Amino acid sequence: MIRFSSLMSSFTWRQNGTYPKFKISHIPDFNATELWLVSILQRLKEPKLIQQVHAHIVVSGLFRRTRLCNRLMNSYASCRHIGEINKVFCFIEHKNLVSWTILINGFTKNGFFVEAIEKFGQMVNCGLVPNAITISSVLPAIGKLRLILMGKSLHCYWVKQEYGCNVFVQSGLVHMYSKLGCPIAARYVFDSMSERNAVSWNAIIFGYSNNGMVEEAIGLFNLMRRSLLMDTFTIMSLVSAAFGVGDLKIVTQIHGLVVKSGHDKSQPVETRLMEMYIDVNFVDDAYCIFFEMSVKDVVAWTLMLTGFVKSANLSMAVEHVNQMMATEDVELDSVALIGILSGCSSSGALQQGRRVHALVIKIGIESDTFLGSSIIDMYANCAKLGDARRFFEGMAVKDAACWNALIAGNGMHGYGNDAVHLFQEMQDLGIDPNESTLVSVLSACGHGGLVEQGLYIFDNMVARWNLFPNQKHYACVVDLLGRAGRLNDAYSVISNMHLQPGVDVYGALLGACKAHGNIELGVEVSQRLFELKPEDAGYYVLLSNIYALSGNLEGVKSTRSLLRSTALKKDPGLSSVEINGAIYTFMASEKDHPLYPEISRFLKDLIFRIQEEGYVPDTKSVYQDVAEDLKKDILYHHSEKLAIAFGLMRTKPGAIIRVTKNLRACNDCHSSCKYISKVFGRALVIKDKNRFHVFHGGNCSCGDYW
DNA sequence: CTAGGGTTAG
Repeated sequence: MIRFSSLMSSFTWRQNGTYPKFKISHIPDFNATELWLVSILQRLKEPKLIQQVHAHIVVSGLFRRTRLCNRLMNSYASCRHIGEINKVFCFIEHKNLVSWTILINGFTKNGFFVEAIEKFGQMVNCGLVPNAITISSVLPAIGKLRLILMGKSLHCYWVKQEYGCNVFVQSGLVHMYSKLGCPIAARYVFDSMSERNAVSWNAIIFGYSNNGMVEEAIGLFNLMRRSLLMDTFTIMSLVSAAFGVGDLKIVTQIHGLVVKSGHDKSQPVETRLMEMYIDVNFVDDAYCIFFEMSVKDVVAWTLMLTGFVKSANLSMAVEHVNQMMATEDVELDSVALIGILSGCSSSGALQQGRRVHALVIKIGIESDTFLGSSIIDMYANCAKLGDARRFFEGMAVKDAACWNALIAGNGMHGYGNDAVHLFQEMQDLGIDPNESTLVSVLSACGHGGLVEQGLYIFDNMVARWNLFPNQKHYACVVDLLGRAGRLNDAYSVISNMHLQPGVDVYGALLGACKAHGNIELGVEVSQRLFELKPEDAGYYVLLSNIYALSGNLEGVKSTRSLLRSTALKKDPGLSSVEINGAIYTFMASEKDHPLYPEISRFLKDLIFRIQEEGYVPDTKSVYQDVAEDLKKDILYHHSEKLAIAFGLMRTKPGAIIRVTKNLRACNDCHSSCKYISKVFGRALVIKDKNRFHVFHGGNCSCGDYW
């Protein structure tokens, strides 16, 4: 990244810029040829033909003609040959404002934002005064790179120059401020415009949508459609307004407006609508749109996949991936592959993940660090830490994300020391840890029981790494202290937070209250959680468990009635197991599952066998208010037990059973796994929401502490 | 020579 402050100071604006003088060649033929070539270039689209003309210009010495070269750059720009544009530009002896502008515009159009801004600075230093066109060309780069100071300074410059109103520049400014998170400034510019077109309106609507101001966005949209014709860009801006609000009413209202506008069949709009539904977890609605799309490109496929992954619909995700790979005109790019890997990672689909890894090698893009970090993450989440490590070591270039993935992987397996060691190693190699690195390493300390190490790192975040702790960091350190039984210390960390403590933080403390049977604090903390996230049933369940463990039946009863009286959403517990490359997902007591009768019979036998070894069902962890027998039945049909039973049924003796669960493992499942590993002589690798549990010969790697 | 849109790890 460039240093913006130094770039800023290198700008010296010239009030009366002077243009370099042109040397005009006096050979008459040149003029005729030049005119001829200019007219030819205007019509050329084919890169090969442009290159021929380019060669001709170089050979004939016409490259001294600025106008011709400008035209040549423009032709290259239209077929996106950015390298060639740059080459021509360097060749031009007398670069004028137009040459610079075409170059800068070529950079922004092709995503080279840093280069665009650098060239803009160089141009100004050469004494050229940017005009409206130059400024319009550089504004998008400033917005994309979020250079707020530079954006303001350019705005100032524009006003000082007294160029007056220019719809291009002002729309560009509105859009830039919208991207920079300054909707008020965007509105200020918008209001000062004497002429506005659809682009200006779209920019201000985008400004409100992009900054969470839904009502304003819809209001302006309604104002706009009275006076102007809207286009797909307007619709795109409008749909963005639904993001992050999580309000179904707004979502449906906006979808309605889109359909009414008649733009609902444009592919980008369809894609964005899908994204909107996925955002509020209405994956079925997203699938309806996807299904109806006449042309499904790789973006739509990838987005649909992330929807399945996000909603933990993992067998659908795997099925979707298979279809995606089998569809010929969908070319898997790195983004799609990352989506697939993330699906494999969260479902523990190792065989599928290996296929993707092989595909990455075949396509020849394994040097992509973004992709690489996903591969590391996939292996680590499929309990193949060694493979993760091996891949990591083979990478030529590793960025912070690659290190983070490996550190997090070690943490999940409980290898706190290794995680801290990697953390040190990355710094020795000069790679700066970022916020996520600290989350991974603190969480690793928690799972590895490295309390003092973790506290030391946490205390030095600002001084050593210039990182300010966010909610996640606090949650990690509360978890760390909570696990160690230091509930008071955890509480005082929360009291001294410089942020408003959120659900992650209180959730971590509540978990600790459960582990250490602290009812009093548990009640207080859950009260906060009910206020912060009243619709989440998980906290009611946890509180009820705390009461149950300490034998407080009154408390259990009152929590239960709270649970029933509120309209609550409980994330269903889902466990998946991979067998021969297929993912099987189970939900607790899912009686209409086609395999249920078979598995249920097997489970009955399994429970009998582990009871002989000493297993006692822990009915206290059942929060439903039912008879004891039914409680046992509920326990025996927890999703992880179904998945484990199915794994035992379908794999050869001695094979490791790997199960992935989306929530935390319950006490009863944890203890029964220990017995299963002993009785069946099998290693069980269970990944729950936070970490791996490796069961072997009656013991668990987490030391019964999670 | 000019401005605006969709997917991605931790």
